[in-house]
Parts: sequence; structure tokens; C-alpha cells
Amino acid sequence: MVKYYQQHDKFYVSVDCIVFGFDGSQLEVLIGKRQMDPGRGEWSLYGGFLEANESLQDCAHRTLLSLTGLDEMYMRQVGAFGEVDRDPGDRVISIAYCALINVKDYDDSLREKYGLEWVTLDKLPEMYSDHRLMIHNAVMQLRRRIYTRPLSFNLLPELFTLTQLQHVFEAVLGEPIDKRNFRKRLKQTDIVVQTDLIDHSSSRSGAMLYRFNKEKYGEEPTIKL
Amino acid sequence: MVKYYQQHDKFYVSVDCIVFGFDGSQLEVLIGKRQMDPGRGEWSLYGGFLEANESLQDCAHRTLLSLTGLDEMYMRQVGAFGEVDRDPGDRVISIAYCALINVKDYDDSLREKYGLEWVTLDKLPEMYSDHRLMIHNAVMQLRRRIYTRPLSFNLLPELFTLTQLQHVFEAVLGEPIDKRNFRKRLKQTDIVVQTDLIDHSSSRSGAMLYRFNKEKYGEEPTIKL
DNA sequence: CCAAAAGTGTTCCGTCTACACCCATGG
DNA sequence: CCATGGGTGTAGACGGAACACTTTTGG
Repeated sequence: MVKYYQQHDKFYVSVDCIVFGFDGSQLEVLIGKRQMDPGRGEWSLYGGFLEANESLQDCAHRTLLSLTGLDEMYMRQVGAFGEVDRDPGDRVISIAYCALINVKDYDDSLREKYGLEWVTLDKLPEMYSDHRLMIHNAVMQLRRRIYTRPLSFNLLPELFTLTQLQHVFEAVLGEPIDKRNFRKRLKQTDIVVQTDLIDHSSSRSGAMLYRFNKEKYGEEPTIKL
Repeated sequence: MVKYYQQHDKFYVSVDCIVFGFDGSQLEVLIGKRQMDPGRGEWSLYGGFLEANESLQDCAHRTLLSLTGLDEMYMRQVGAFGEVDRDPGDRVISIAYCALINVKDYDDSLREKYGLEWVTLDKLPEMYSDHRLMIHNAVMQLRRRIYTRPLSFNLLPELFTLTQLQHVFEAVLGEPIDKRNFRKRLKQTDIVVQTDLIDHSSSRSGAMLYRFNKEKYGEEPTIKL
């Protein structure tokens, strides 16, 4: 094979994953203490180096699969980070991806295996490299998109109550939402479907369980909430 | 220096620039026929390979400076593109940046030197690699941001009429806007300042010239238009 | 004098917001 | 029986959309 670009520099390329979960009232991020040098022991996102035969998406997917055991999840590129000295180990270009998962689906033994912790956004520690900026950008992206894309459901179980869904919105946006207005808007879309099941875990009288209307919103379309 | 990441693969990293201009009624992109193999002769964005001592931003800036002769311009990352076979020459990870320039400021001899053409969005030809996708994503980003960030001014001269400004919005959004409503909203912000100059180039009776209120909107803040 | 673009307000309608009470149930 | 969270409707404010005519002046 002809080598066209030989005269140019090559770089390490990595993917860093911002994994968001929801603890019932707040957004959480999965972070761990770095287990390699440099920066061993600093709080860090989980990432991996790009390999020759995989796309950026593939790399993010592979990283997230090993990390969570989950194969299908919401995943989206946040952006590329390329400051010269962003990584103290060597020059690394990193592409940040954010993922949303339902904490209940998450295999906690994997969390322990990798030494990871769920940390709520308001308690984020100082972090390795530019990982804090990555998280910040990911949150901003989430906020912009939550009202127009059906992504909140990725943070919830298959069945959820409307109150839980509202809590997700409040956690992402960082501000309270009026219950009646929220439900009114929901009803105007057909984005959630009522089931005949009732959840008794959080209320004496029980709350209706809903599910996301997957058929109509498969490919991340635009919604209006 | 200790080499921490030696066991990992390295990649060529490039920056591709989507340069938008405005011809008075439509958005245009600066593209050229590729002057190197592979893909020689195909329509392509202008890009450059990342060098060891520069950040992604720096690389985009360097590329745009050599291309346009302009040193300060609106520039923003669109995203990273990393499909395995996206570039027929070799594996290249490319970060797309979009820039907005005022065509009048542009040194046309540079355009000819690099063999570039202004092409309106509705006449985009087939393009090299994934450059069409990059342009598409850049346009979508522009549309999302135009009402909340003061970026339209980058496509116009220092002094402009309100009609010109409206045409920029219409070109970006791809749909007509009501003149009176547009001006009413503009007035509610203090984003433009009227000058006492009159433009006679497009009208018998002349139109007031305005300028962007730079002092208040220096660091790309949020506006509401 | 006429063609062409600039400039200017009002009304209506729909949307968003604020707001409070009853219900059902498990303990 | 009572504490807790679930569920529901309305009125008023606000913002966005639709809409047409007058003015200016260069040719």
C-alpha cells in the first residue's frame, strides 16, 4: 500500500467516556481513581486508546461495554480535546463521548472491578487532565438536548412513573419543574405510554407506570416537550 | 522522558475547515479540488495535518490563516470524524472546524492560489471522503446557534443594513423571516447599534447602517433573539 | 413619475406559567 | 386516621405570528 502521509506526525488518540446515571434525585457520573502512571490515584474518567481497526464510535462502544457490560445504550460524541499538554504522559488527542445508562442495569461487580464510583455532579472532585471540562461540556450538551430528544428514558428503567421522569429533567436542568405543567406537556406528545401496572415503592397509594414509546422514537428524532 | 503509552497505536490527525461566507442571499462554502493523491481532483474541504507542537485550535487557526489571510475570525469545533476507512489514503482522524468570514475581507488572490471556489449550499457537489457530512453537521450547528449566539455578524462587513442581517438569518435557516417581527426582536436586544451612515448601494432611498455591539458581546455570550 | 427597497404597529392567537386541592393507600 | 406522594384544571400574562401601507429617491 502506498503511504501518502508519511511526512506527517502521528498521535495517540483516545476516547474518554462520561457515563451518566441517575440516583433518583441527582445526576451522577462514573469516575475512578487512575490506575496507571502518570496521574495514578487522581480521579479520572474511564477511557481507552483508539486501535487501528476501529472507528471512534467503535472505540467508545468497546470501552463502555467493558465498563458496564451494557451493549446498547445512548451514546453521543461530546467533542475532541487536543491541547498540547492536556495529558501529562504524552501528547494524546482525546474524543469525549457521553453515555446515559440506567443504574439498575449496571453490574456493580464491574464497578468494583474497575474501582469506579458514582459521584453526583455537585460533588465532583478535582480531576485528571481536562476531564472536568469534558464533563462540563457533556452536561451542557445534555441540557440543550433533553427537551428535544428522547434521551431521558435512558436514565430510567423500562417502566417508570411520571414523577421519576420529572426528577430526571430536574436533575439535568438543575432546577425544579412544575408538576402539572410537565404532565400537561407530556400528554400533548405521545412519547410515553401508560401501562396498567402500578408502582408502590415510593407512595402509599401507588403511581401509574409508563414506558417510553420506542416504536415512534427509535432513531433519536426531534421531539417537542 | 518516560514513554507511558508506547504500546498503543498512533494516528494521523487532521483538521478540516468549513469556511462559510455569505454572497448577499445565500450561504457559501469554500471548497477546492484536491491537489494531492489520493483523490486528486475531487472536491474537498481545505484541511491540514496536526503537528506535534500545536493544539487542535492552533492547527485550525493556522490552516485558516494560510487559507484566508485572516487572523481573527469566528471559529468553532464541529466534531471529530473517525471512521476507519474515511480517508482512502490512510487512517486519519479528522476534527472539523467551521469558520464564518466576511467575503469582502477575503483576499481573492489566496482563493486562486489554492484553487478554491465559493459554492452555495444548494449546489454542493459530491465531495471527498466524509466532507459533505462535515458540512452538513456544521450547517446544523449554525442553525441551532444563530438565534442564541452573536455569530451572524461574522458573515457581514463591519457596517451592514438590517435587511442584510435578515438575509443572513434567512440563508442560515433556509426560510423567510417576517421583516417587522425580525426588527422588533432586534430592537428588544441591544445587539446592534445604529450609526448615522446610510447605505445607498441596494436601495434608491438608502438604508441605515448598523454595527454589532461588540463591547457587550465579546465572549460569545448567550443572546435571545 | 415610477420602480424598488426601507421603514414602521397592531391585533390575535396560542403557549407558558403560576397556582391548590382532593384522593388513595399503607402503616 | 393520618402522613405521604399521586393526580388533576384554570385563568392570566406573555410572546410569537400574521399582516399592509407610506416614504424616499435615483433613474
